[in-house]
Amino acid sequence: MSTIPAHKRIRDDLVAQIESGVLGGRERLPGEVDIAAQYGVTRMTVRQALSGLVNDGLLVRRRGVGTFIATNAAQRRNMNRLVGFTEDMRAAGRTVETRILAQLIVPATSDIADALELTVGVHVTHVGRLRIVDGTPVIIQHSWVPCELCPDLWSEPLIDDSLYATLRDRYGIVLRRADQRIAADAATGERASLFGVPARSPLLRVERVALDDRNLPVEVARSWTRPGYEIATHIER
Amino acid sequence: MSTIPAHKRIRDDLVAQIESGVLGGRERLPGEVDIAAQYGVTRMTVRQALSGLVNDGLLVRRRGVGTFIATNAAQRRNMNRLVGFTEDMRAAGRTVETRILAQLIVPATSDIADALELTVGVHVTHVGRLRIVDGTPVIIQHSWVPCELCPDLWSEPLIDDSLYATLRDRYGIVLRRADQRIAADAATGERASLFGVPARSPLLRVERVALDDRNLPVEVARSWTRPGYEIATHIER
DNA sequence: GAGTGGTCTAGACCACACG
DNA sequence: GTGTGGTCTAGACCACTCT
Repeated sequence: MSTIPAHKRIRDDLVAQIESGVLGGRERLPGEVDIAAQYGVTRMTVRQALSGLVNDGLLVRRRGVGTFIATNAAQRRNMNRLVGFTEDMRAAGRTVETRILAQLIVPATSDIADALELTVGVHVTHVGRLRIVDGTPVIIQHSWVPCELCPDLWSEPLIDDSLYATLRDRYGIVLRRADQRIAADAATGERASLFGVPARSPLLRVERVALDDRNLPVEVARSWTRPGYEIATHIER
Repeated sequence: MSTIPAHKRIRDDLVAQIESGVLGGRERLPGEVDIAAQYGVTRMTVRQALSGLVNDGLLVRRRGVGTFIATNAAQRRNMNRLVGFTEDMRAAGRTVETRILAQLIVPATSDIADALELTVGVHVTHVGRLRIVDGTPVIIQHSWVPCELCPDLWSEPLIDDSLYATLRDRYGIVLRRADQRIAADAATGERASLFGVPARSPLLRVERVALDDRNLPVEVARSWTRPGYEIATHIER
């Protein structure tokens, strides 16, 4: 039985209240001393909890005034958080269908091996998916994960169509950090036809390396997003 | 006379050492207690400094092991930091030329007014620039700033071609946060010819609202980046 | 066992915004 | 002046990694 740190509990409570709409708009939170009293902790612990949310763009602090829910905080859920596509869309109330494009073991190419800190040719599981939101194909996702970490990933269906849920629930792997590179690509014929858009349409390409809590690289992902869809980010300080 | 907080000094020292190459690779930092002793502060203060850098993706912490410089930390300088294009490129040793496309006062359109929390038609200064790095046109940047904040911006040359340097040094405005939306666009004829690429080439479009330290919106920016260039981001937790 | 980072306490003083 | 967040101290105990 592991104990959940107090600051994490406070943070999760606030996120839940923001996502459920209990807190919204530009509402003011109680002062840090009040929250501290409410949870029976020190102000420093409260600040630790709030800082994470400020960093994610969910809260805004103003010295001498107070701490406020950021405008559109509920819609910014995904901004700087490492959340799988499924969880994110479902939380937003969307219907997500998934078409599996690939699910098999392949030898790591040099770029994949490089990102995962493996040697070329080591076995990795390749999962390719087309995600369809409310009937519209929105994103093509290809992921590569070392077979060593998830031996049966290639042969068993994903839990809830979600790779991240599968890694977490079946293999105990929790992702903590990711580095991403974002660029614009012209749609190849194949990708254009998956999306049902003209060839050479502009697509967002995201390449991601995700690491677990021991900073071991777990997943390399490469995705293309349908024209018209956006990525939101938040920069603090 | 303003005093610089200790954690900021520690952070800036480390950033300088990383950027100058004194610290690099996956080098280990001294332990938190050692750094604390070195600066004559508490461990909590050191942790405050380090946390910011971990969040920016420059450092990696491993419990029971130590704190390390992230791989490619020097190249990730810009990842999650609110830095102007000029500063960023110059720090990377690139030559930046700037062609001014527009510098004038215009009435705020509804989308600009919305983002800046003004009423439609209020005067804003529009600055449009084409940035040329090592001879290649790389980014088209359009910014809108309320005239109230910077009355002479339209008529005076920018300091060092940098809008952010001008806002800081001439008007005392320091940017603290930004929300960005990233998408892929097909190049219009005009933008294609500025870049010297075929029409309908895929471009990265970034729309940004930047806020100052009092959380007042200062700048709306809309930029397009030449095909082949990327944006890097880091997600923590 | 020794050393590291993760969490937390119980205070303190300061800078700032607002009435 | 009052209340807010910003910074900081001087400890403490814990979980984890490595040897």
